[in-house]
Amino acid sequence: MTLDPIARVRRFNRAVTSEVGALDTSFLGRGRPLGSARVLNAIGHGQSDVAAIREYLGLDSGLMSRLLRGLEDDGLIETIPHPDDARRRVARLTKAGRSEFRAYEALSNAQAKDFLTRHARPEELLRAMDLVASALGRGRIVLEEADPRRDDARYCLGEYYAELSRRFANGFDVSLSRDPEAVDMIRPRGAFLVAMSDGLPIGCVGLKGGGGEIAEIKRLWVAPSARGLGLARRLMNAAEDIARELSIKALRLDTNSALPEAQQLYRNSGWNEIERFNDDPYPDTFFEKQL
Amino acid sequence: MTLDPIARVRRFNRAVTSEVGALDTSFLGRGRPLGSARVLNAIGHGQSDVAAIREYLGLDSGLMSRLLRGLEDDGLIETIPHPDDARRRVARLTKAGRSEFRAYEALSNAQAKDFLTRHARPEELLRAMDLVASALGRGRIVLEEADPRRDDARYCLGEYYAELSRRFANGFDVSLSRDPEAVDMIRPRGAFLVAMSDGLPIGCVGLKGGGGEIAEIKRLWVAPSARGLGLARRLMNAAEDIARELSIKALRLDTNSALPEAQQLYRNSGWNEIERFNDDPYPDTFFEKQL
DNA sequence: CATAATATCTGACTTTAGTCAGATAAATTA
DNA sequence: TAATTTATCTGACTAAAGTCAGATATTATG
Repeated sequence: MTLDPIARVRRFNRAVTSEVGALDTSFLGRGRPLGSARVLNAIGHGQSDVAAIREYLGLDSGLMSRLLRGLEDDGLIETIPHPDDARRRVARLTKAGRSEFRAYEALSNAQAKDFLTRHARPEELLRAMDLVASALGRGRIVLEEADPRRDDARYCLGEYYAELSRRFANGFDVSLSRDPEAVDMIRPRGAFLVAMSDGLPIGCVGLKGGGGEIAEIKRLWVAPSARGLGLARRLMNAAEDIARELSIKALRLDTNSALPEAQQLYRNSGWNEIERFNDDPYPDTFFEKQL
Repeated sequence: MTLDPIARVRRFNRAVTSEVGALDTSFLGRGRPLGSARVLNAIGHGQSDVAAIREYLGLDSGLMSRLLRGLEDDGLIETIPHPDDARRRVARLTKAGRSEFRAYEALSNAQAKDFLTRHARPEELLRAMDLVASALGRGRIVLEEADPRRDDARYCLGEYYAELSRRFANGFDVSLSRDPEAVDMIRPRGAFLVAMSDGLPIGCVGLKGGGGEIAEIKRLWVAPSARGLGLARRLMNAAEDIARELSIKALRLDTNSALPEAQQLYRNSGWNEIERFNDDPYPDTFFEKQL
């Protein structure tokens, strides 16, 4: 006898709906209705355009207006016309608003920390939560163009290198490989994309150009928790789109047979195997794609 | 650089709060407000005592009364006085109510199935969800005394045997071990406990008596997803309590050194190692505890 | 048996969330 | 420049959820 998978999903839903109130609706407990707290929170997290907040929270314009007015009356936010378009308004926290926002943040963080420390195997719990969050949030994954030296990007690269050293029989040492110059992965020469899921980086890809008509795909990585969602293909497509924008005519990449799922992806999306085109010690397989 | 664990928990919370609406609040979409739908759902899942539903859903008595009246007016439920206490009321579904409840169930099940089939690795996703659900629902785990031949119990025993065959160097075959008679694990001779978390079995323990003053602890098992929550100890304590109720003076158990965490638990909770007391081929370590 | 406690119900409220039809002002387009 | 579109605001509403003070009937207790 095995347990019904559907019953397991529904048990998860029940567990989550009865506890997440305590986890995330910590909005409550500071004497403010959920609606106002959500708006304050959105502004605190950097959303300033009123229309963007409205879109993000799915609110009616009338309701939004009243919620903003309420927060303004409480002295937590102030709104000013948008500098480029006086129809739009921009909201930002006042001093009092920032301290109130920090109080919400502290509460949320304390609850999150408490939840982790109550568990005997927090690392395993986190991995499971990452997997579930990626599956639930798959529709909200956004690709951001980023400087490869940014924290998010460096995190992805670090995980990528760690994975290569786990999977290559003789390990992997970045310093022996040709680490692309950051400037080659920034426009106008190239680009670097980070996939963000609810604020956390879960994948990346680099487009390394040299100013000519040929560029290279580098550092394609997807977090273990986000595999199986079609993210690698999405990253590759986005990189190709940018390459076309940069008038690049052909792409190349090098890879290793210890990464069969990557090769599978390349072969399934229009890439052809070619001769070795560099003397990097790690790759053993080389691909090209005409744009 | 590693990701902040707290940021990861909070990302999970965001992912869950924005999606679980779609997963569990399928209450909506059938033209009934959430409150009524929750009550209908509770009754459909077997809660009949009005006070119990009120407690479970955390509702005010006035609100509860009105919700019940509303469902009654729609012909979905009927309420009768409790046979033992005419102050209390008992609610149950009418024919129309049952069909409405089934419609909600079908919706929920379809959504759960859809979520699973959209994922490339459903088994891994389910394991992650189990782990998270057990951690979130740890406060709602209840121990139920059950007939060991019941489905839930048989599921736990099957998982227990499977785990033994994975962990013992030479595997495990129930038929070679002395499988306790079910009657020895049912009152008045003994008992069998199943730990239930939001409706799913996640652990068990058997108290095998022979009518005398000595009984044995058998089949202590906790699902991998529920380890680290202190459940094994809780099961053991409950089994000891029942043993005392049955006037048992001492408990014994046999175990194997391939299960070190179990031995650790016994040693930490008042058990002492003793000489072999049976000729079962699998155990190599034996414990006793005076009650 | 009188009194207290308990479970539910009723009526009169409040708060929160949300809808919808204009009003207003600014920006865009023809 | 006139007409249209866009972003926000205001007023007037509704629905849902929840609170609270009794009313009522029943059961438990001294």
